[in-house]
Amino acid sequence: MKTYPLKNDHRPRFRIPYEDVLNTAQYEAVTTVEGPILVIAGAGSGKTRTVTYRVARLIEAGISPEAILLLTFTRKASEEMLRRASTLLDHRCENVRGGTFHSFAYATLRRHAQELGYETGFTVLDRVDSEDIIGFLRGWMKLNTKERRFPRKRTIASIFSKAVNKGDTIEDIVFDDYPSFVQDIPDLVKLHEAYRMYKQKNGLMDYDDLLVNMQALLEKNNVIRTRLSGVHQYIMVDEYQDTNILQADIVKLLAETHHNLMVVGDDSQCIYGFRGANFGNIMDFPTIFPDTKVIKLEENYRSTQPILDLTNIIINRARQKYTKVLFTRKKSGVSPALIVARDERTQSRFVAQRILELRENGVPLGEMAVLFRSGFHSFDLEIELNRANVPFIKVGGFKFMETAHIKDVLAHMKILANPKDALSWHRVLTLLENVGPKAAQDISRQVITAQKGLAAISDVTPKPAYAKAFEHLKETLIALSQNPFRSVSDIGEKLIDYYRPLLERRFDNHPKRYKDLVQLIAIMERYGDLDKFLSDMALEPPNASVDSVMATDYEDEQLVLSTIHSAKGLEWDTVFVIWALEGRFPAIYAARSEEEMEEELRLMYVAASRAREHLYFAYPVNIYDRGTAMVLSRPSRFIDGISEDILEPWSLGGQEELDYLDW
DNA sequence: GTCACTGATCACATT
DNA sequence: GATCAGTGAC
Repeated sequence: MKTYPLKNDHRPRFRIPYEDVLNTAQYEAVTTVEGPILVIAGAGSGKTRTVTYRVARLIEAGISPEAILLLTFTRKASEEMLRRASTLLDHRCENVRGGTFHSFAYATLRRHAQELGYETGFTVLDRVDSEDIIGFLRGWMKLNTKERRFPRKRTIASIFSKAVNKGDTIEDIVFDDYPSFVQDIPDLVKLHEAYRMYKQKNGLMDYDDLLVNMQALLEKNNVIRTRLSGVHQYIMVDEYQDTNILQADIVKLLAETHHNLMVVGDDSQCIYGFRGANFGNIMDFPTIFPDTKVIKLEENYRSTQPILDLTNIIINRARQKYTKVLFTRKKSGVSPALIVARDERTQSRFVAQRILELRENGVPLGEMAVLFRSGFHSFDLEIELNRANVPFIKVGGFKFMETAHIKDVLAHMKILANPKDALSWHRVLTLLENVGPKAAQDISRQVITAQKGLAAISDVTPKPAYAKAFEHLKETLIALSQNPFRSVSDIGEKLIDYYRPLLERRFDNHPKRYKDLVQLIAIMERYGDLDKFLSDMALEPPNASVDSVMATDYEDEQLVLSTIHSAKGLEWDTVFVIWALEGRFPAIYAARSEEEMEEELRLMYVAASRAREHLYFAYPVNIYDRGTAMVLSRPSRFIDGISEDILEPWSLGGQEELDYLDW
């Protein structure tokens, strides 16, 4: 018998049946391995699915997981995608490099701090930290002692950040967005320079610096750029419509040597313009990479036809026309509803009652969400839900990590990690009775210039007025620094014991705040390393608000309350959009420019398109707006005047009788 | 000079 | 809730 030599089949064999589980466009995106790809992915079109399958596909095709870089908007998003990819294929997917631009920049810059003039590494400032520094500098420069009010530190921080993220000058930003401070431009420019110097001198970077320095490093240093580009051979970027110029540039530089870059986004869901996001990035992508393959995902798998009919109307109210038309095969469904409530209480009562009814009808609590424009819009509803015993988690709005009592505890930990941290010293010292800004600065300067770490605290001779309190602080810190084997949570517990009396003196509502500290310990328990804990808390803090940080741990069914910004990329069976009131949503500020108003519209589109089956818009009437001295009673312009067979008006019966029961 | 306290004023969204 | 200017006490 003759043996015929069959050649080895070098084509990879794929375990996952991509053809069967993906539509044509998705398949195209998933199986294109090389070259630049732009995926325009409409709401609910299976974007996450596409990215997930592509990760699996690349690895199945033999690409090393370490060569893949997945940049997403939140850490949760990349974790989720990689987890799903692992389920599809195998654990190799866990080795893919995933995270936010900021965390990627942080990790990279840590290794190259010297090239940037940061001699011994750096610490990341969160928003509150950078505001505090700006506050000090403003005081030292005597800018707040004029007759006219100088902008608040918070406003100043916004101006600085916008300038960086939009690539504009301070002057441009003030003229466009803060016209009332035009006279202060020279001082703001000086302050900005002082802020820059201060960060440089003290080894600090704020969020914006991470991007700026990353971009600068890649652009200026050919060796590093080429090496990083070589390491990250396959790059994927999610939510590309919400990247700013710096981020787009970072991606471009990283992909320089290979152009294996897939960006995914939806121009009609760009909602971070205030942060410099520019959906022009999507439009320009094919120009920057001329051989780009453009793929559009237009089949919506999420929403029913009645919901899609409405979201299409909303997005078509934009002046800017967008690039795609969505369709769905889920033809049947109930119409979205529009509910007018006579006041905020009634709106809350409606939502709570309807949620309980839907749960009775079999919709799990975890499949329902209430969305709103601004964090505080849910306060009244939270009270109502507590009363009705509906468990919920709130996402967005005020951050757990940014509350004063949490920052106080973290400041003590930061001192242990880095005794040169002047900002934390200041915070820790001014907590002591009879220690104010002046004494705090004298002490922290003495400790830091001594150059002998925490030990220098023993050389300080405190004034009698605060000697006792200071001794206590000293003993606590030294005791903790002498045992390097303590766990993060152990350190945390000891510090909270120390801090508790100070907390009680500082805050009237200390019992509530103390509970937060107990929750903080639970978070610490997930960490073995103090530095890692601290950098995570700055870079990727839990997104849930104060009361619900821990709630995520037990996975019981919970209603989700969320700002629309934080609801990006998510979906639920049932969505309530509350405060759909002209003057609140769109917010009054948006009337300033057409661009901002367009962004508000896209935000409404994002909110509405989160829903699969049930969608409700509610708004209260007769709301007095202090800023404008107007009474708000109209529905949001984005959903006003839509025919009743698309958006069905509901009127609430029995409002009068019920009303007095609660008051 | 320094610190603690008070009451008016302001507050959109986030890494 | 946090900020900030103004006030009085030491």
